Amino acid sequence: MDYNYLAELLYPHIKTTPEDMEKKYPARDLPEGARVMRIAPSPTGYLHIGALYQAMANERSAHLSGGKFYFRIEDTDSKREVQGAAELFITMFGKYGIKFDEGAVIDGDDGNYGPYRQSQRTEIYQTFAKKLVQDGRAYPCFCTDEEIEAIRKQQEEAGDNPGYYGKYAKWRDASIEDIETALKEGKPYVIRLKSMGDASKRVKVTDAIKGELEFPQNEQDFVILKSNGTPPYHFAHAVDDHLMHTTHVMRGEEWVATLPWHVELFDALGFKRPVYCHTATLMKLDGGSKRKISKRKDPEADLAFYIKEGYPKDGLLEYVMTLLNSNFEDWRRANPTAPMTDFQFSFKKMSVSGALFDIQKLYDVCKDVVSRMTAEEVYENVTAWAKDNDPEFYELLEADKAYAVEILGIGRGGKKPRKDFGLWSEVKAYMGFFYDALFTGNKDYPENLDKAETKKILEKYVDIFDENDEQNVWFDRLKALADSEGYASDMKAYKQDPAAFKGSVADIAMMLRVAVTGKQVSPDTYCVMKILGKERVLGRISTAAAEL
RNA sequence: GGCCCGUUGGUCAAGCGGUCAAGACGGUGGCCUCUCACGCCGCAAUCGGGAGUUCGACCCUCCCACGGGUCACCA
Repeated sequence: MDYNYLAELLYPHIKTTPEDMEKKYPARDLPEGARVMRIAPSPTGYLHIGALYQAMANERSAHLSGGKFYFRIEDTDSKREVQGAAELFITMFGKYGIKFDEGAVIDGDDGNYGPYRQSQRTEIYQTFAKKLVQDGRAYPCFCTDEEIEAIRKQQEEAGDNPGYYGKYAKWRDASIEDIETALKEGKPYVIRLKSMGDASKRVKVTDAIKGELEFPQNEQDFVILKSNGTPPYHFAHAVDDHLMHTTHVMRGEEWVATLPWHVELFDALGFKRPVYCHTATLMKLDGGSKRKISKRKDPEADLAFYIKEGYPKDGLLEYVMTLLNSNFEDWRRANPTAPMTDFQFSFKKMSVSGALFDIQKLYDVCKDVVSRMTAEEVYENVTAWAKDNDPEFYELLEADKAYAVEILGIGRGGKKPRKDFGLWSEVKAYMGFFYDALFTGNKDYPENLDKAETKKILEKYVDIFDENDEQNVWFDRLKALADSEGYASDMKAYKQDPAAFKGSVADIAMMLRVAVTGKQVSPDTYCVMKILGKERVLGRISTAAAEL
């Protein structure tokens, strides 16, 4: 068989050669050991939480090694493509601060190894496919779906492995005449790899995460170019990652099954294989059992969910990092203020089995992250969130920034900062009472407080309040009030003999807190009063007393 | 079903032949505190099962069970 003749017959329009491509995409000028990594999602919908997991691992690994991190879009399947998904990915990654050195951008490409959208690389793929045909390592297959189905049935009956291979590969050894005839009849065809593998022999691959992997060699004549001239994942992966000089290919573990395909493909193409890094799948608990986080059923699969719900972006980032490398938590405790980029991310610490995405733990991480922020930072974040999700609150925040920042500054900055909220969506409930427009007037008194007593204490307090008090003076006044009303001003004395008092100064403080904030849980009452100002404090206490 | 991969408390996990089997989240008891929150001190809770190898096994080997992945002109 004259393979050159066949190649020309199939691809007369392809004038470029693999050599041209090598010249066009030369090796990168990077230091020894620098990794070139990437994330290459398929634009089939929204951005999955797993994509962030992958992106962070790739970005950290590449940059820690002094290498490059790029973004490619795997849009070879036009049937599944969702309009605007690629752009959504780009903006979403941007929101999470994932920075690419090169790759697809909103209006095109940025980098020397493009195009970065596979749909624009058809000629490149065909160049290599043509070469494979010339080498006798690929051939056209004109089988219809029905024929493929018939082969499968036959294999089932014979108890053979399913697939298109060996003696079942109808067109593998077809004559040039048969091929020309089929071509003339205009039959659609795909290009298949002519596998030289032997399933009774083994291939070994060392995975950077999973370790030693071993399988039977590939024997499938899998498709490398679909009938529309476009490649399926496998072929695009080989060509792109080679030409873009990817050193480490990280992808989900659903790809390990086809690793033998890739091994044979890289060999046939004469490419050096990248280091493979197969990651575990993120799971969630459903009822009693673990399962993959699914796009259909789980809103938390979508990264946009976290933004909408008000999760701080750094909270998600830090939580995902602990999922990636569980020792990140310990590192963070030891380095509370260091940027995340100082952390020495490593493949070795990556889990081999699927981790459960624990939203409760995420929340805890978020509270920590928020507690480390300055009031100003919290303000900016809350305001940005409210702008899109809570216009009423947004207006109040915008109207008086200094006021909001002062409120958010209560209990912040010390060694033991308050951790009142983890989500931006919780801030309104936390500080809403500072705004008259949001202060409902509902009072959540603890059940142990007597109403008449509370009313009496509140009324008395109105007379002794002085907005110029220092904190200790302010509290001394409460103690004096406690003493005169039969409440213990000294907590130790109270604990020793509670029956000797109507209550303690703690109860009095609580009465004031609830009268002023409506809630049992609030920042320091003195600070609250200070910010609220005399008029509103007395107003609120008077009405509270009147209500009782 | 074939082929792969995995299995340490409810969850995330450290450990890699000799440990009272880290730590974190969650749960729970207490302390501190003007209330919460924070913080601190405790408690409960784990090596899937069975054979080996070994003086000794969570760590090594084999078998089983369970979980997951994959078997497309989708990625």
